[in-house]
Amino acid sequence: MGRGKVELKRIENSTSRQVTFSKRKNGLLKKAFELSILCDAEVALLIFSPSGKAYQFASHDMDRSIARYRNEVGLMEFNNYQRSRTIEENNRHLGKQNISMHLAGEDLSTLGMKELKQLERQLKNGVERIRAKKRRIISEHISLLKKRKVDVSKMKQELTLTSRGFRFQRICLKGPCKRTTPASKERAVAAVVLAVHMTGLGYEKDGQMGSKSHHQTARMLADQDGGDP
Amino acid sequence: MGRGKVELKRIENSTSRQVTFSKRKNGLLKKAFELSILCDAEVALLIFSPSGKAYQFASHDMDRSIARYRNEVGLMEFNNYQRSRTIEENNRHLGKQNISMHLAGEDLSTLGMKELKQLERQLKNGVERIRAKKRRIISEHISLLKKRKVDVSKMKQELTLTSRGFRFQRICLKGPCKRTTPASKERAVAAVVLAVHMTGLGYEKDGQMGSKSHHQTARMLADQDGGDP
DNA sequence: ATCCTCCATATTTGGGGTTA
DNA sequence: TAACCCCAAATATGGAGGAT
Repeated sequence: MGRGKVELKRIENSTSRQVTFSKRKNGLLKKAFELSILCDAEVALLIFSPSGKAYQFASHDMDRSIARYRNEVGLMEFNNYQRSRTIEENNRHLGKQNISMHLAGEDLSTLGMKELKQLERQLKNGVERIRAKKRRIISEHISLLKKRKVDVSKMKQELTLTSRGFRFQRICLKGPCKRTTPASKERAVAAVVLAVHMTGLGYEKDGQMGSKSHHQTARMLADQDGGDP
Repeated sequence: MGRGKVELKRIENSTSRQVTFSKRKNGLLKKAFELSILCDAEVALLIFSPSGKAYQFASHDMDRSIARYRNEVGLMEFNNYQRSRTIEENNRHLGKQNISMHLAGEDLSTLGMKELKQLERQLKNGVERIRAKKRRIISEHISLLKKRKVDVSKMKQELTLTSRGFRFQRICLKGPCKRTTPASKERAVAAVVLAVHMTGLGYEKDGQMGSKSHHQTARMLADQDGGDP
């Protein structure tokens, strides 16, 4: 994509790596979303930037998808090993949101009931996340104040002892708180996934039916399965 | 992509939906892989086909990513009585992709109270608009059904008269009719079928032509404001 | 029914330059 | 520094026809 061809290899230049991460992250999230809508599939995606920030998408519910994963994968994990790989992460921190506008008065006109339902659910989820976040902020704030109060009490006591006879006024708390080849696309895909497989970065689930046509060995190996019934 | 532009909407044709699923699934897996390599990010992806098959990709280790997710994202749900949820970029439909994209994956950790409040307000507005839209759809749907019911009643009446050997009298549909012409017979059959439909004795096909069933309407009504569990 | 190939067009996204 | 905008090269992927 873009001017130059990309080598499937960690981008060295820190800046462009960051930029690419941002772009591709959005692209991936979008694609995941589209897949879930277009094909009525359940999709869950977790992304952690090298700087440690987390991003996620779940067409239905992350926990549900995870549970489903554990359930289905657990069953066929008898003869499959999964392994981990450790890559490293670095600094950086991603940004702000374009919070404003646009959620105000848009399209909706072309949406069907189902989409509306889903959209509503998503928005509700968002609201819930935000509320949770607010609660957390508040509770942190409160404990901070408590801590301060304790400190102040000590200080007060100290002062009293040190200079008894004096009367102290109540102290008021306030103030601030703290790449691939263009040969054949299909083959490319297979190759990539195969690579993934070979390096153990992922593992295949070996679709429940071992009754896959055997004339596509490579594809079978590569693809996490051939498609769906 | 491809020949025609794509509507972000569930693909009706079962076959092409399956094909698209397969293609896009591969594409998504590939992109996820590329992101993890190029940008040195940790990516975990779960896909469940509508038929129930599971596919996955994990740059490091699925369990590790899940744990990390629970740790980072789950924090905000400590004192939360509700289940964890995720936002996705359905909001995209609302017009601007940007906000939605961010809302989708970005964790809220960098936001302050003020931003959170604003965001929450916007999301609530969105939810309200969606509900309004749903109400409108439902009411339109209901009036459509009522209208249909009237038509069917008329046809039934017509049928009754016909079957009793009464002279066929034009009752309502279109212009006057003579005797039992092939056309009227056809119409009669159609009426029966429709009647069966209306009484819920039959089941509907996949028709995408606004022909919803009672069941659907009922479900819509039920969902109207229930949103999701 | 599933999957592949081919092909034309829709999208994505490097790279640069600019601006908030 | 991060977020956009623009643009063209690089990809992704509908659609159609064919084989399995």
